[in-house]
Amino acid sequence: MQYHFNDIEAKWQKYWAEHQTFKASNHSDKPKYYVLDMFPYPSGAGLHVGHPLGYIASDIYARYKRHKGFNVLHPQGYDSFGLPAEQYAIQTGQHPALTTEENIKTYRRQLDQIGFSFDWSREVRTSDPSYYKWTQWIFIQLFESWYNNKTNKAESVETLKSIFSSDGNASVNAACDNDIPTFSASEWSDFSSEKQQEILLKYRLTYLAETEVNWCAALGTVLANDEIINGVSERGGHPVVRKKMTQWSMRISAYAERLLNGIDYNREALEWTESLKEIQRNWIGKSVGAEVEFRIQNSEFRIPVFTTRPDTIFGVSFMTLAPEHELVAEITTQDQKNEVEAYIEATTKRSERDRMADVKTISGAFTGAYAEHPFTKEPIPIWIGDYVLAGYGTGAVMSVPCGDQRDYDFAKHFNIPIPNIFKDVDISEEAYGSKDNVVIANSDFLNGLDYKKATKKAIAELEILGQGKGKTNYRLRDAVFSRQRYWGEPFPVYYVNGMPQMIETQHLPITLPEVEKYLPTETGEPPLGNANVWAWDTKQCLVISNELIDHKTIFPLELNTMPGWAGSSQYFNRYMDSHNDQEIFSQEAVNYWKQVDLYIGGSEHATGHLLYARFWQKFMFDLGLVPVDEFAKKLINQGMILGTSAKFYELMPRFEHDSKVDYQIVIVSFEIVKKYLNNDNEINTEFKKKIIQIQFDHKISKKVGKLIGDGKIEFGFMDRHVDVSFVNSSDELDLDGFKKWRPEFENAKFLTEEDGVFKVSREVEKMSKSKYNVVNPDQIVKDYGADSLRLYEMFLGPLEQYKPWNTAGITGVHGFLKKFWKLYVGKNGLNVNDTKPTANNLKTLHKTIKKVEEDIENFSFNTSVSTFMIACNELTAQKCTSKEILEPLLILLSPYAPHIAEELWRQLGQSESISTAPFPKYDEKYLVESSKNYPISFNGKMKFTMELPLDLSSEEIEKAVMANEKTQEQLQGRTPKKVIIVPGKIVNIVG
RNA sequence: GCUCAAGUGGCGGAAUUGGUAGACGCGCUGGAUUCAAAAUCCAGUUCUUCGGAGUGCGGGUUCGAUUCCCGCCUUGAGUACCA
Repeated sequence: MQYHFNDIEAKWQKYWAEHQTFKASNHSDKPKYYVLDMFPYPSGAGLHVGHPLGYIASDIYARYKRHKGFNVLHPQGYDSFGLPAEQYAIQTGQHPALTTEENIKTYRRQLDQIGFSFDWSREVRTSDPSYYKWTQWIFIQLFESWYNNKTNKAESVETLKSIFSSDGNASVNAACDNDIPTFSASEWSDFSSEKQQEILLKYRLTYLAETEVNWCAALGTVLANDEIINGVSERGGHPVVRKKMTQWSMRISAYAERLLNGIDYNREALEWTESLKEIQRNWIGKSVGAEVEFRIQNSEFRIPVFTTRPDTIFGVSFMTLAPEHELVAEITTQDQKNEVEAYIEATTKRSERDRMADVKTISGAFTGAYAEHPFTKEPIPIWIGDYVLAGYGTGAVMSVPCGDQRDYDFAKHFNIPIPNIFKDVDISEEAYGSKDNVVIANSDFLNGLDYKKATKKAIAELEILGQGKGKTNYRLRDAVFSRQRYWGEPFPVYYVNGMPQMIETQHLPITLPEVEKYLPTETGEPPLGNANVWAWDTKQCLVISNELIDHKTIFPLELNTMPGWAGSSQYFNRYMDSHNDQEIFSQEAVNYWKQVDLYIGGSEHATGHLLYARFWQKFMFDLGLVPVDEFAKKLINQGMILGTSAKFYELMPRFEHDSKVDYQIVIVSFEIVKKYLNNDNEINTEFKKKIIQIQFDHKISKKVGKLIGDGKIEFGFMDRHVDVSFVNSSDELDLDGFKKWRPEFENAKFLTEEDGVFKVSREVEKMSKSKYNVVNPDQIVKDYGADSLRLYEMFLGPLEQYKPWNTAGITGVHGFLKKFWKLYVGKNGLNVNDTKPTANNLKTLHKTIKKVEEDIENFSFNTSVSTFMIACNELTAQKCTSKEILEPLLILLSPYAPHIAEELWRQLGQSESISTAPFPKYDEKYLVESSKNYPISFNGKMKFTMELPLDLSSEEIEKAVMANEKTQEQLQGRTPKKVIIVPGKIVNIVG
């Protein structure tokens, strides 16, 4: 019987689905284990071979844990709201609900054929109202909460109100906006309802505020900081500008310290890779220093600055404000007004990207105003400059040119004095920015102190003056939560007199309304503005027609939707009890599953999803909803599988005069490109002549040939992607296929070497449709089977590493599966019987058990594939037919190649699925050898090996080795200085 | 610039309480089988001037270093006027 993998795989996939083999129960005597994948965006392109890598790894671990006797939860779902899903819908001109549904079908089919052990009964979709009901619910919980810095947790806004009514806000220490005036209890009760709401909004964990946001006109929406890379949008690479807009924000900054503590002080709670922790650490960006308040001369205004170097306060020679700083207009003198306004005008025009691009250009303007040094009372000129960011610290800095290179450059540029406050340090060329080896000088009471002592002393003196205090600043900004898009969760919010009101939770979900035009707009009007039925009736508690809005009982609803990360910040808990329509999840379920034990996904989510999810989890922990404040105990980042792109080279003319000149298209083999391109990437003259000839030969382009000859046209090579399916393993291009694919090159001249072989160049890069290097798993499954695909993806290399895909190599693991099948099934049926296993059989089995178990525990899935191959080869060579060996071997293979394992398991007469069979235990006694080939080396160089019993003592080994005639031959009568013996390992004779 | 990770055959990679470097697979070479091909099986495959040399480069510790230490180089990732 042959190994018919397609039949076997279809058979068992059907069986597992019908028998709900992998359905997890919330009640079990077994210990629990929760294995989770980052759920996919169901994009239109479907899966490529890179996508399942993490899913295969988690599936191996989940199946292994079942064999080990755990009650395993291994769910899957779809992150179906958000920008990618909507962009695809826009591109294809269909409604996102339809494309999403179709894409999910494709994904499900592709996932099913790989044989994952998902519990699909718990599936969630973030775009499903029964799911986003709870996303809206959490939003309301955040709105009804504030962060109490005294208790260091989120508390109900009700407690805040009662504090205000009894004591006012002076005693409150909250994470909140910094523009809140102090008020007493009686003032609070005298405030109007609107005023009270306005103040409370500044304390809430999700709040509405006018802030500087990242506006992306091309996507028609605002973006959070983590959605911007190098000044352009992560999705599509569109330009992003700063803009003031009224938006919902999440007060994640309140949790900055706890998010950091989770990384650094509670290492056991968060078994994440150091590099990922590092990314989050940098993103949170804690810096410890002081806030110093500067008085403005002849004015009531005071400007606070944040500094990490209060020890250098006597080195201040000027102050710099961000151009957007709110006091700029107030303090600028009449004389300087024009200059300052012109400068502000010029800086706001520049996009974020331009600003980042020329960091080196120094620009600024003098406001004409002076601040007063807190200690010396000397006047300090106040400048504005765009090297100071409005969004960090207080948007103002005390400039110490001798200790900070940027201040130094600014001072040099504008001829501002650079006082030196460091003892014996030369600052004539550059600033001295180091905190080490400094002694402060010319600084009154700080003279002679080092950085640490001076910092402490400076803060103490500032506190006495009442002009400063120690302060910690975080780079982490509050996260903008509104998107001017259609395909997202609607906010459960309506507006009364401009103040946001929450819809009561029993009326959730507020479902996404139908709109005719769901396209985003460049001006930022949300598409929900087009909805006809989008008003809240407070009496009937219903969403009704906009025409009925009367601002008495019927009010307008929020038009923005939530960002992509809203739905992914709590889904891992929802899986625990995904059908519950009374609660987000029952306490019973969450106290059983607690948290994700193993989470697998890409590291690109380090500053987005993985940070926001930790934030929500901590918030839910404060509310007493979850028992653990970190949602994922162990996290593994699978590396990306890269594609091997192929490129061809087109000769591109660079016309100087007449751009409409017709010419012969020339496509050049990579061999020729290499040959005729000089070091400066220019085509050499020999090749140029060839091109002229080609153009002359072609009747329509004689003119071009002449122009090249006259030096009026230059040519260069342009590399372009070609679909990898037209290229063979020797990098040769199939020209007929290529011409059919790209008809515009039908009449092109293909220039090759004499052999006529057209070669392409290769490049390893991210798999993507636009690079034509995508490999589809469907074809692989069809040709080699899911088990081969699973084994090969693991065999490619370490899970966490980036690695290129190469389909050719799959024959190796596929060949192994065929051999493995042959070990069990011969031409005349089953090869397995009740023969007693030999010592060698047992040795092979037990060392395989040991290795595979260790590999899985260490996530070294690549090496255990090799282990299986070795075991298979050994047992084949041993002609092993013993059931006692071959049956447990199937359980070892089952997590990796579940279909073939299940099939052979049943053929051996088992009636139950292999998936719950207990993992075999290895016995050391079969692994112990009685003798070993000792390498005998002289001065560290291996000379020969010698077989010795393993139970010999060091002295006995030495005796035996010295008596050996080969040893004597090497020694040539000399006596060795020393003999080093490591029992069981090596003998080294030194002398 | 700063932070982190990594550099081993033609390729993917294996080996670390310091102990025979190159497991396993791809590719390649030769052979068997076949009318032929595919498939399958067997043998070989780090380089070499056959003395040796060899885990990015240069040092160090050690009887012994891919593994530990110091200094460089290269690549990748994160971040970027963060005061």
